Amino acid sequence: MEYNFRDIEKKWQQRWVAMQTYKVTEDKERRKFYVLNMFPYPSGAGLHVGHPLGYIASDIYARYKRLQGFNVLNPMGYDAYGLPAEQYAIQTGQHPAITTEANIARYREQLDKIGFSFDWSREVRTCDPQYYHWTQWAFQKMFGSFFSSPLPTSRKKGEEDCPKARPVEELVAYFEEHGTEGLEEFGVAQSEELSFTASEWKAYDEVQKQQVLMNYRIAYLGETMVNWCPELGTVLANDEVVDGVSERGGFPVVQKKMKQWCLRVSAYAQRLLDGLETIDWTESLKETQRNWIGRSEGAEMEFKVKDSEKSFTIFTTRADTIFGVTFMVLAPESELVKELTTPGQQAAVDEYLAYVKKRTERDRISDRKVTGVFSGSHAINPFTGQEIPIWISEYVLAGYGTGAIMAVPAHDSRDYAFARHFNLPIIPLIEGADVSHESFDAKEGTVMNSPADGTTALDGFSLNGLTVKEAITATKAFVASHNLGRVKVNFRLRDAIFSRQRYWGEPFPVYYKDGMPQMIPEECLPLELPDVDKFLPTETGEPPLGNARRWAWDTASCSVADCSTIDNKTVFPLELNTMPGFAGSSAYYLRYMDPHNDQALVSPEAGGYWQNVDLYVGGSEHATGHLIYSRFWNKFLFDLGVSRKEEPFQKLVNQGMIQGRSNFVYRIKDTNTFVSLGLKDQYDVTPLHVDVNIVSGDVLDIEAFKDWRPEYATAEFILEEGKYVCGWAVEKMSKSMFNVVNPDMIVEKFGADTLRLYEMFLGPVEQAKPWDTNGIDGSHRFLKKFWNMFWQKDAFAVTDDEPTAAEMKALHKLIKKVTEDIESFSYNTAIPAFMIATNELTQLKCQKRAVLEPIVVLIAPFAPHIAEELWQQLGHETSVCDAQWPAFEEKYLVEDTVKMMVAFNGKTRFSIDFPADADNATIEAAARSHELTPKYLEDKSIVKVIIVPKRMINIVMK
RNA sequence: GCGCUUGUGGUGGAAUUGGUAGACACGCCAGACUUAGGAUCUGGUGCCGCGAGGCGUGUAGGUUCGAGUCCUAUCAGGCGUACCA
Repeated sequence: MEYNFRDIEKKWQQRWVAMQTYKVTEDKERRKFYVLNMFPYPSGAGLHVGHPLGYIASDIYARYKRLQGFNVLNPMGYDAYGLPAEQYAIQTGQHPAITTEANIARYREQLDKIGFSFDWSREVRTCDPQYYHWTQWAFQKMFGSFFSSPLPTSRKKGEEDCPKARPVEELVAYFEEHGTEGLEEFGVAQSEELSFTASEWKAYDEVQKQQVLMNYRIAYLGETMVNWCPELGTVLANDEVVDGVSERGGFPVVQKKMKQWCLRVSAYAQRLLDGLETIDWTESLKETQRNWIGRSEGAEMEFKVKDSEKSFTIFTTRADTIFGVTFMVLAPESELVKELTTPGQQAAVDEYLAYVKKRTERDRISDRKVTGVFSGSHAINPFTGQEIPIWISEYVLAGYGTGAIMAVPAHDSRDYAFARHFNLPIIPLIEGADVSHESFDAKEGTVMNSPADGTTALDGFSLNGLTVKEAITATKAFVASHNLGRVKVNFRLRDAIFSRQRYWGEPFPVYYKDGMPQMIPEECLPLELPDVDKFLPTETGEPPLGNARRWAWDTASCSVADCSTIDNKTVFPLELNTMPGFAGSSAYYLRYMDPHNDQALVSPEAGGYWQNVDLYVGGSEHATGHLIYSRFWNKFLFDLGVSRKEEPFQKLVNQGMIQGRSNFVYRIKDTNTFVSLGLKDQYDVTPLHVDVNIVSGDVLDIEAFKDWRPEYATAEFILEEGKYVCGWAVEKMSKSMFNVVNPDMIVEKFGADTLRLYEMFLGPVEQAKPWDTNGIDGSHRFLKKFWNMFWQKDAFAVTDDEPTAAEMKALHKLIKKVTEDIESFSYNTAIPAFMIATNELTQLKCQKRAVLEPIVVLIAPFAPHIAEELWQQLGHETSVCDAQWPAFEEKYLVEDTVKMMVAFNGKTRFSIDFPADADNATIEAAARSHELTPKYLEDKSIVKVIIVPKRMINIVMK
């Protein structure tokens, strides 16, 4: 019987739909397992063979867990909001909803052909109002929350001291009683430090109160420096900017101050850091997140300004180098610049600020020049009273620490470069450190010059003779005891900017009254995205939503009203920005648990059952974007009691990217003649990409090539051995490289099971690897052999005979290997195990049910279609998905011999086999019997015999 | 610059974690069956050498009876990040 994969796969894919094989429900009797893939953005290009890699890997795991008796949730959906659909809409006028819908249909069709065990009844789309209802809802909750340890005014009995999100009402209650007095000891997250009394608070009007509260809300409207991309007409988050240009499109990005919605992610910095210790992610990914969060311990110190009442604060991790400070530096954007610039320097400073302003992010990265200007003012070193000039330079960032630093050129390379350029003094503070050519940045050595000879410091303070570590501690203690500053932890992690000046995204459920944002009542959610005529910003520069005709909030009727009546009714303008891409993808895993619930994001029952994601599979490119936002979002929902686990993704596997393998032809310059790879060096040639689909085994199909492009119809070729051999290179898989391989084609030619097997066989899941269709025959051949094991001519030939020991050994070797390999995600070595077992059993002519039936179950996660068909042929009426994973039994694998290494005179000489259950005497006899091997006769003085495994026996021979 | 990571045949990649390196597959070679083959089957295939044999896991050392695996130094590639004080 021939292996007719086309019929088999079609039959079972239809049957799975008809029988709802993969639909799951909460089942308290069974243990849950939640497998999740990062959901795709449905781009217009469709899937290429790289996309399904992670889906196949997780599908195998999901099917395996199910066969082990777990109730497995394995959902799929679409991250449907995004820039490409909108850019396409701007160019063509085609509504993004329509293109998105079409792209999703295409994706679904492609996915269905590969035979995944997704429960499609739980599909979510981020652009669906039923879905973004809960994105908007979460945003409103963030608006209504602040972050702190419990405040005494609302602390519940027995409440733990943990910092978390709390209702803003609790903060208001505190203000009513204390104002801001004593607030700092509760670790309240805030944009800036405010100070007012309880009575001042009570005297504020509503707008003023709202302005104050904005300083504490987790979702807040803030005036911040943003990454503005003029080409895209929108702001971008830090992770959306790569090398100073936009991730999408590669357009320049500049810094601009704008009023934007922000999420106070920074409040969660410590918890995001701590949480990493509890989850099973790769160390490198955790490290990437740790760097992104960027915790650094240091001190804030106050510096007075000479001849002035003014003072300012700096942040440093090297308080111990205070005696080496020779200048101060302010960030150009810092408020202090205005205050500290002297009239004499005003012109120079203005000129410098103008220069900085016109520099783009990209300029700053590409030419890292040393630039700066003297402010005219001097600061006073609080330890020595010495005067220090205050400079302004772009190498100090406004957004980190206090936007001002103390510069220690001897021990900081950036300060060093600055000091050299502007000829400022450099004072070495470490014994033996040579600072004539570069700074000494390491935190080691013995401190000197602190203070320098002849200088006295406040209270006779001295660090001389201490190690750097001791000096850091001593300085911090001194700073604290003399009230010169305070110990401070800073994070690099910034708040996320949450507004986008785009159309195709979640609308904010917000309207404006007296210039202050108000939340649309919860019962009126979702606030649906309106239709617009144009997708570009309006003429007046408002975001595209300004083009919507009916887009204002009518508080009387709780509905979106027509703008034209805005003056006659109590109608308020709505927020015109939309939410960024990560809004919809931050909590989608929770929604899969209960996707049709219109009362809650997720019901307590469903949330309580599924808890969190046990296995998350996706690309590592989301390390500092989605995977941070999502963890933040989940922690917030955890604080609300909506999410059950503080960490959303327990184990995470990064699938490696599948790269393209491009082929090249070589055209002789200024001709239409192409020369084969081996001969190209004899000519002056231009390499040109050629479609990999008309190349097989690097040999060009010349007729197909002539048909490929009209200009090649008359091409001539210089062949080697009658063939045209192409060159190749590993590149990104993309249309422009003509190296895209479409999974549909592979499925059509070889079948879904072959594709699944081959993708896993290609190499470790985590590793990046190039796609090469050539090897696929091997996987396909294996499936044919596997199929043939069950047949004799055209008859199904499985018997009920008793298996032999050798057959059982082959089976149990396979069970062991496959189970271990799935557990450790080593699918690429599990598949050879199937090949070996198949060869062994074919040679043994084994067609026994007791052996073959368990093997069908073993292969079911990898090649579900063929497994279903054989399972049915074996006489089962239920799906192979409901079978039981075979148990491995050690007794079938016991080896009868063990290898022994014999070593003497300091060298391993030879190895022999001996019975596995042999005692030492038998082993010694075996060794002695080899003593007379003529080859070794000259080495009479045997020193020892080493046995593997794990036994060493010394035998003296002569 | 910093952090992470990987170096094994012509290619993708194995190696029970210190025990006869190169499993499995592609490719290549030979043979069989074919009118034909980008079909199927069988055998071979790390390198050098006719051979005995020698050499081989980026490079150089070290530990060990024994090293792809452990240690030290060094080189090369990939990914991430970027003036974070």
